[in-house]
Amino acid sequence: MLDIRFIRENPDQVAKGLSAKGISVDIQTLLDLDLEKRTLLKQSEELKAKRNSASDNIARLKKQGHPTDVIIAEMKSASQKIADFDAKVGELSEKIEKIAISIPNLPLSDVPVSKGAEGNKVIRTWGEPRKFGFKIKDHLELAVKLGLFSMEKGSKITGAGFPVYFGAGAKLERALISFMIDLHVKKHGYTEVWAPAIVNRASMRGTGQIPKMEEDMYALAAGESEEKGAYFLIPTAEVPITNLMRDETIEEKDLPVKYTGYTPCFRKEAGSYGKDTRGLSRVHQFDKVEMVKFVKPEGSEKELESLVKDAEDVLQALELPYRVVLLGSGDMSFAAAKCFDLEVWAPATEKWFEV
RNA sequence: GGAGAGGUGGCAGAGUGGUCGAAUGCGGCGGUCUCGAAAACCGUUAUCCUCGCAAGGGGAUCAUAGGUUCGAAUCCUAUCCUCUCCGCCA
Repeated sequence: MLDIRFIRENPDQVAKGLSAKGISVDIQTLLDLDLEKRTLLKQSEELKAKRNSASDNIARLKKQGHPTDVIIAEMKSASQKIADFDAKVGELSEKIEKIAISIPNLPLSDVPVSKGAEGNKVIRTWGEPRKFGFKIKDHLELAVKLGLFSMEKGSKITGAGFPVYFGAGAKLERALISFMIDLHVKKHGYTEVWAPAIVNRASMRGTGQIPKMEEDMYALAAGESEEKGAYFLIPTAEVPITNLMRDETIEEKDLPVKYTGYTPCFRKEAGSYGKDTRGLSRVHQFDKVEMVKFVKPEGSEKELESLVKDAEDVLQALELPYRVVLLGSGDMSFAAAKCFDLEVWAPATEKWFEV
């Protein structure tokens, strides 16, 4: 969530960013509520200042054996007024929070402004797409033939979109996870994290999945008699790993903090049926090795670029032709200020495929 | 699931209704001493919000949320978390 102070001081910049992301939020109402809240807060605090000094007085007078009835009666009514003020302030805070949480991160200035994916820009390409002198099988056909994984078995034990890997397929999945983590740890200096795949609501808000993506996540109850929505299956390791630092201050000398970690990822993918759903293209549970860096704001863009390079290293080592795409503002996620996608050439479909 | 103990500043740890944002120690920072360092000594050292150009003022914060009270770290209620023991454990 953006700092309300930042919004207060840079309303035009926020409005501009919002429109670039194609999201509309009533900033003026937000600012009005914020001003109203601060005005009331000031009045409440003035009363509290009076009450605090009166309290000291009462203590002193009592010690000296003087009567305190009058001043206590006065303070009683002052306390009632304070309670009224604070109740109003509380209401306003809730309204403000509700609006503020729906404001996405703002795109950086070098992000192309676009409505959707049409603004995406290919930055660079690596490797040569392989040519085959015969009609090639796609990954699903290959997998079936080689017994690498089964969608049917997954449907049976869970439901559609939950692949089960067997033999070399299972080993490949496990090996890729180890390979990526080891590469990031040994070569790129990340610290390995093994985190829970279930997180609480505060974490989902922390990385901005809530409110916008709540419908796309698997919600769980925290206890037997509890309601669903206290816990969630994570859609990406970004959630647990980034939230490790939520509400904390990191010493500047400790920066950058670099984490990499594997987790399973769970996504309902509601409403996306029929679109690139063949085989493993879009499933409800998949495995991912994530990279997260906590860095100083000043060097943030450079750090992002080096992170992208670290990720590219994986594809290069695997000799997979890929391209780096800078997303346009309209195609970026809620929490992103700038985003690069890595897309691998998929020979069977002859398309670039986001990995 | 049951029983108990506990959650206070960067850390350890006092504080059980009133000048308590909080003793003391450690750590950090500055200084004295020293060629330099250590030791010793002296001083200093929480965060957030808000008003202010600033100096500075005010408010909030002792796990969290409520409550009692003129006044709460301190009393009451609920919740969360940590630790110890017992039980259960596909």
